[in-house]
Amino acid sequence: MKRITIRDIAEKAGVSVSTVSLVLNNKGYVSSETRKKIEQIIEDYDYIPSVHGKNLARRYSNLIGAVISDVHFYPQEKFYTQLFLSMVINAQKMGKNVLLSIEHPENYNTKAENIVLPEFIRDRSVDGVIVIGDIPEVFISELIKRKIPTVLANYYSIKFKDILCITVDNKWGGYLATNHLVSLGHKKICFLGCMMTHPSLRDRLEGYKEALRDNDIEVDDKYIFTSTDISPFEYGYQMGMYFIENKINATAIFAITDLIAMGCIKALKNHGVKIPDDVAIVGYDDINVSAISDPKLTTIRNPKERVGERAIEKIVDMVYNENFAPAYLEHVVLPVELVVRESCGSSNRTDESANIIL
Amino acid sequence: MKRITIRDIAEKAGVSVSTVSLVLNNKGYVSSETRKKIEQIIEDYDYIPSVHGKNLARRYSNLIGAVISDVHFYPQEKFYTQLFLSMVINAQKMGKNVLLSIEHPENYNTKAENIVLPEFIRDRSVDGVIVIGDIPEVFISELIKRKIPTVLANYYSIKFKDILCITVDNKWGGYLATNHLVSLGHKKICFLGCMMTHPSLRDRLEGYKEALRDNDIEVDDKYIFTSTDISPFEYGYQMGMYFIENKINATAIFAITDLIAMGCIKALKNHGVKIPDDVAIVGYDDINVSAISDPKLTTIRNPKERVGERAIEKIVDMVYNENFAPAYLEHVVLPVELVVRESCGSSNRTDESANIIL
DNA sequence: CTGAAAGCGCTAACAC
DNA sequence: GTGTTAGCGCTTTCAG
Repeated sequence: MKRITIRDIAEKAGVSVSTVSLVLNNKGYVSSETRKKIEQIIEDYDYIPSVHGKNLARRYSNLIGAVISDVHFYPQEKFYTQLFLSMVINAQKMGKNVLLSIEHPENYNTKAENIVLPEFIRDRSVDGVIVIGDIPEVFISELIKRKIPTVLANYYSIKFKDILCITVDNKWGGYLATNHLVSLGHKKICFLGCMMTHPSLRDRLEGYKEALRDNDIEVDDKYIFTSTDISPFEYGYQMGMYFIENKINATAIFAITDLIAMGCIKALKNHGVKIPDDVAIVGYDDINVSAISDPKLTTIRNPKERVGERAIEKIVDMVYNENFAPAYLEHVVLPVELVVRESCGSSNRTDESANIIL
Repeated sequence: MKRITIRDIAEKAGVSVSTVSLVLNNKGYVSSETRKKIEQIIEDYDYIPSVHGKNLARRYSNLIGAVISDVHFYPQEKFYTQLFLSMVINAQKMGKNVLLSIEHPENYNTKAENIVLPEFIRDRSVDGVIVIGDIPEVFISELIKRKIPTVLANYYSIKFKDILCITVDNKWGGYLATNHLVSLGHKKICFLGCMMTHPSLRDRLEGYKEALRDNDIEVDDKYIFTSTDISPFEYGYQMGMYFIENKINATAIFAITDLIAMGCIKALKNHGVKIPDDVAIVGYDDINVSAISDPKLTTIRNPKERVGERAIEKIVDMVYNENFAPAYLEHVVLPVELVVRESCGSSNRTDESANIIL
């Protein structure tokens, strides 16, 4: 059984292929009479144009490539996973599809440019690519060199002035978190960081510092902790132990990640420290379990879904809209939000997302 | 700048297009001399054949479609997300890519067959599809009707005898969980179920019953609970309250889901019930937080990554291997595993995955 | 072993 | 408004 083609439809309708093509794509002028007839035949034969023929002729595929480093898929937080899913959902709305490639940057010789781009971008399967999160700069350079339309999601570097970035206002998040603690009367506030490789994390620290300064509190390095590369919960726990053993006399902690916060809380609770009565803790990211942990975590909500959405919108605009102006190569910074729950002992507002009866 | 094509390469090498095609695909016989020359030119010009031309000529695209119902993306457990990611990773290894479509089955008139298949399968963008999880049977029928190569991942119905399914041995899981409790001396064991729509869930109940029978314990309906459709943690909490208020005299609980177990534990703990001393609890799925909850949850590990892997392997075999025999249309049932942690008060073995110091 | 040529199914000038 | 035709870039007989 041979596949039915546009030529068959044209024949049955007694018109030419180009006319059929026109009605298929709602282009040009076709008398409503012949249009009707053609549409009828299309329906009768349940004809759906082959995407392969189309792709070849048009030289694009409606496919967007997403590229992400494998390290972002290890952690227990499903942050990047949800970011990706949000892209899929939004692409679907616009009739696009997204391919995912998981990279192993540790394989790259960062020195040379023997970067191998994912197959689907080398063979031009995709019309554009979204790079998600932290990835070696040589990788980006390669994309730029090959003139692949690219947007960066949740990553930013001043080195890439010619590339569109969608990020989240991490500095503001750090500020909000810290300021919240200050507003509750805290003055000795630990910054519990982790590996500070990702610019987002450094920004959070900046926000912390700025909030302290704005409140005339001295930024004291002895309250600032960063770390080795172990799993976040475990690290939080270890640091909690450290705080106790070394009798760090802080009254509040801003943990750079919810899981770190939760590990820390665990350690403190085990040693009789009451949260939030003895120590107040703010986390960051608003991961799912933060709403069901004990105590429920006050944290900063990171609009990951929105990042995915904007990234798709931008790449689609860039690739498929011929009026796209390079002036739009802006850096989009999305706002974050403070979610007040229980871990700081305040309830300025209830958290509508925590529809859980505890 | 025009794109460089196979024709250009042929010209530069002084051979015909078909010869270049042969070396590109490692087919037929080409003298190693001309092969060398052609390969050189290909390298010199950094030539990568266009996937669109290829697709049109071959009539396949190396794309696999994954279809999943939106309801599987709501829950806090990222079970299906990880299943999907495992597919992507394994597809990548085999040079395939996967497209994802999130369906809204509530839109279907289950009565009629006005099912609209995802765009990418209607226009034959994908060579085969994997249906993930629970989806209306009419949907599957439509795929079969259109002769789309299909495998079902984590879903099974005896109605689809001609379709390849990859599932997990849920009955065995239910059996293992229950049997573990029995082996610790429990005889009054609650089955804490939820909406029992998915066959996997019904199988878990079956396993529970069979384990009781095998141990000469009466299956008593008053210990079996199923429910309305609220979020799992909240539901677990409510049921925990219910157990307390109604003084259900069970000594152990098999919760059909980790989150339900955790909600239940929360309620019991709040009312002074000690876990596992007063009540032992087993969960199901081994979601991430189960290893860091308090107490750490004894549960059944669901090999979701393996399901994704097998599903990809099967669909690839089915679609691209011309020797694929219909006899291989088997139903693949993957084994599950009991993970003993703290919530049942036993430690037959330590859990290597919980590398967290608590 | 290599080349010529006929598609694969669709789009888009351009002509009528 | 509609038809003709020349590609898009590759694969695959079929000759030689």
